Amino acid sequence: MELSNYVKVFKALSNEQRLNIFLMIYNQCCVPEGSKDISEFKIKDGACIPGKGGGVQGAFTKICECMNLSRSTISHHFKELQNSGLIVCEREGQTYRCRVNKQLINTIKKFFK
Amino acid sequence: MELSNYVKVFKALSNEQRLNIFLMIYNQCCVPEGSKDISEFKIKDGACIPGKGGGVQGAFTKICECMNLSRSTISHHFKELQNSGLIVCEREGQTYRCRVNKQLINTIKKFFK
DNA sequence: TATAATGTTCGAAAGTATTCGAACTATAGA
DNA sequence: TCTATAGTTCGAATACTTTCGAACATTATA
Repeated sequence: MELSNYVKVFKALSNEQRLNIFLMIYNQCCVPEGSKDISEFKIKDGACIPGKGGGVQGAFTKICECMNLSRSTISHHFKELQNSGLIVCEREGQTYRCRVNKQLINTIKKFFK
Repeated sequence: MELSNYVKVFKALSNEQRLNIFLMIYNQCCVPEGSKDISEFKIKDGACIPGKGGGVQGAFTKICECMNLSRSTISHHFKELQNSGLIVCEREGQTYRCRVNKQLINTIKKFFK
């Protein structure tokens, strides 16, 4: 992977709100309101893509409920995360189903070898 | 580690020039001029802190020679990397000796567990 | 088909980052 | 002590980010 792609990933994670969003998807659930502690966002091993049709149902909606940001802002952050390749979203009726791109996560882990 | 600290680290790595600087220190050497390929920056296992007095001698100077940026800009990027905790620098006469904070790198690796 | 819910796109405001050159400080050596 | 080398700090220019609300598009359901 090219250096500029690593930059994209780190940029995507370099905003606290966006990092929250990423972790919520990684955790497949929303975090209790007002929670700031990192442990609340702890990444669970293998939990992010439980087979076909997995991922987070209605991720956007869930995240809107958890975060004190406008829908347009959350939409923007979603786009950044997708653009970096960290998450992949597919339409499912009215909402989206989002998954974490595990392959990219592995590449990032190797970067810190 | 708190979420905001992860944000700091990712922010430090979210600029291509700064990521170059970080990787040069990680590699303990400067990269051939004009090189863009990520493999040139490849992180070597355990190479970053070879015991007491290790690290990169005259890192700032070496990096100035490799990069097409003003000294003040490089100084600024150095500060950002130090501020994030990713590198640690100590004066050594006229120059600095820089080391990568391996403990923090390990924490970041765990983040992507 | 109307209505509600889900999300996108646009333009603008405010804030943050990147970069420079100039002027500065600190150290080493002639 | 003078000079060169190493690095910092400052102010300014420019570009990019974050965020909002308003207007829009799409889908589901009454």
